[in-house]
Amino acid sequence: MASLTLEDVAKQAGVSRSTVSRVLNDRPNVRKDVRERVQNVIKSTGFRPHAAARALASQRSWTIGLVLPLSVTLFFTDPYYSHLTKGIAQACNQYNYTLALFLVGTKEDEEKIFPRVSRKGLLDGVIVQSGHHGEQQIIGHLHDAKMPLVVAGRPFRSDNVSYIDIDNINAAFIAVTHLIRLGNKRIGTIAGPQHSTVGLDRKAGYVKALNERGFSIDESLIVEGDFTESGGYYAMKKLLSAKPDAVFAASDVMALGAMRAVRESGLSIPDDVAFVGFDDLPIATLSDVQLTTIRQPVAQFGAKAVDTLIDLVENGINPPRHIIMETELVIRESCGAPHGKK
Amino acid sequence: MASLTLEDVAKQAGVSRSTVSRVLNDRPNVRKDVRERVQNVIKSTGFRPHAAARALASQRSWTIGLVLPLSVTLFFTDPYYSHLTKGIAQACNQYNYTLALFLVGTKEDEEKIFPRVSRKGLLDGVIVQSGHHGEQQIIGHLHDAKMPLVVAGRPFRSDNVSYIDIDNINAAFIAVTHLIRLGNKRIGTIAGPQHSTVGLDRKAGYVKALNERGFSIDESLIVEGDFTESGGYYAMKKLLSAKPDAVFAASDVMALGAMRAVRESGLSIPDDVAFVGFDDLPIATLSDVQLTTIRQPVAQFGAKAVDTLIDLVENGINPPRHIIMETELVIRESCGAPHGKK
DNA sequence: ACGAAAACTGGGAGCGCTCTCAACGCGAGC
DNA sequence: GCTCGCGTTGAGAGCGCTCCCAGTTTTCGT
Repeated sequence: MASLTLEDVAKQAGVSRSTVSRVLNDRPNVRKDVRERVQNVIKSTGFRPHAAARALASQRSWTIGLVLPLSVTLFFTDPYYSHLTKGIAQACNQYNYTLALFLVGTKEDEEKIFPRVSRKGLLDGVIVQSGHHGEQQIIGHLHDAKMPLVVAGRPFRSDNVSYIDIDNINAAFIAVTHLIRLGNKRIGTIAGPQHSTVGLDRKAGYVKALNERGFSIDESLIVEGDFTESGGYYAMKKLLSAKPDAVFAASDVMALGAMRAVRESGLSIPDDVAFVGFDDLPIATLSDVQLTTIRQPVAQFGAKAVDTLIDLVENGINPPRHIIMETELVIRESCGAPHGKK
Repeated sequence: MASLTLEDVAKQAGVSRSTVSRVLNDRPNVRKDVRERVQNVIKSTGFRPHAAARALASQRSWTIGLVLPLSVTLFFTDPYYSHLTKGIAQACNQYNYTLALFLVGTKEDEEKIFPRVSRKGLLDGVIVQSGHHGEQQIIGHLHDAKMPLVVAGRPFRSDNVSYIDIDNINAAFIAVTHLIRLGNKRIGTIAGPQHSTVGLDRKAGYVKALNERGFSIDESLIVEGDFTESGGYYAMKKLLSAKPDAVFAASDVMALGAMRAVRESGLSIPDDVAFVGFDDLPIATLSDVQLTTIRQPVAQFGAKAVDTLIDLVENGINPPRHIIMETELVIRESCGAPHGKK
């Protein structure tokens, strides 16, 4: 298979390389009949340009990278990542970009991955999930290399960097305010890790809601989880001794774990303890008591990240784009609001 | 950034392009002191060869593709895929390969993805997850394009194709035999989709175990699920009317759904209905009643797939490799065996 | 019908590597 | 001391595409 080249196609169509290239890339200035003739040859031969050759000549690889943390358990237990990945993958597909996946687990992974993502000729741009340990470092790398970059989730140092996020503070505020309105007096929270902006912001929203309604902040009602199911479970065990009548969990997965702990202790949901989660992943509806939660548009979020990245690739990385997406409170059973079908 | 090239490095080190290339690729026939001199320049300049240029010249992209089905819900709900992906990604990283991810959802996705994976100059090889709808077609494509290919999970037509799998029949056989030994008389199964070899094989193992122990096959005790939690749930609702005293579910996720249905109906696990699942994903231990299940080595499975693929890339695709990995019965609470801590 | 402008087409020069091959020492063997 | 052979090095020719530019054809106004 002396693999077909542009040249061969050109010969068959009786035109030059350049013309075939123009047809291939949908460029103007090709006579209609010539274009069609070339297209026919392309179709009949099944010709597809050599990706590496094109990348070398055009200095565009049509590939974007996705860097995801894999902090031991997170990638497994939190379906959030699957959903995000799916949204990004589908968007890439739509734009005919290839998606390169980089899962960063160990320190050694980092060492191998970091140089690779900034390597010339491999990636046109990169999406980095914020909130993991080496975040700062990789963002710096990428920035130095002038590699177009979109961070999914606001990073710690967000100047000069494009990111896409939801308004975590406000969303959490709404969730907690909802619990207050329902008459709960001792509202606890299972917060996310406080080394991530998500964790910080959602807790800030919780605090803000309580303050605004004149509640004082009781530190014993705040427990930090790690976004895993068992993290939620153990956090709730701790929280239980503070006797909360409602809990705002910073993720659905943690909410599920927490609800398991509550059930085990013999209390009922939502009567004894009301719950609001965060994410609205499909699992939110699978539990015995369906979860009231904040819906964030995970798939669109991914698509928008790709959109933005491609924009950066094509139009330069300045000025940095900051995009905030909308969220929504979805009321189900676990909060005890009249809406619940129970 | 007039991006550094091989030529520049060569000049700085006072040698030729060729010599730098040799050093870069760890090839022999370079004098020790020269090699060191070049390595120093490489290190101090931070030079990294242009990926596309290298791919074009060497006809090797150092990238492999992973094609995953995304049949609506599956990729979300079944953590199996996350684990597999993780195993594959880490193996790629180890070998300094880049992983390109292709998530196939809709028919349109297929149309965009199928030509892309067989495209010259993009991928050195491909791993395809078996069991999805367009499986046959893409395997055919790839085979015609002589693209090195490893199928994860035995495909329907397995001649001429390398694949890696576990012995599903035997594993299911062991699971069901375990339930028989525990004294259960009416053992049902929630089978996987019968259009996939996994679904078929695990059911075959179930049938084989019953036959071997002199049980007759009661069709009302066999219900087909779709590997989702809710699929398991509804399958169990159906199965309940056949009054099984034990159930072998073809996946952990389905087992979880089924157990939810059993609990809802007021029966207890394992006393009224015993359970054995399949996969041994972390979720197996998260339920109130920990799941007895078949452990399959998902991460190693992925690593082995990458291993095999690279072997095919380097040593030719013939003869096709067929690799079967070991599984293990993990006894926990849900089967009611004395081992359970309940 | 004629010239200028616009539209189209082809050739050539890369893009930054790898790889073959010829040339060049240099020590060993006779 | 001379040749042979081996390890080492560099030059050159691509890999298959894009893109610029110059040349050619077509179009259009007058």
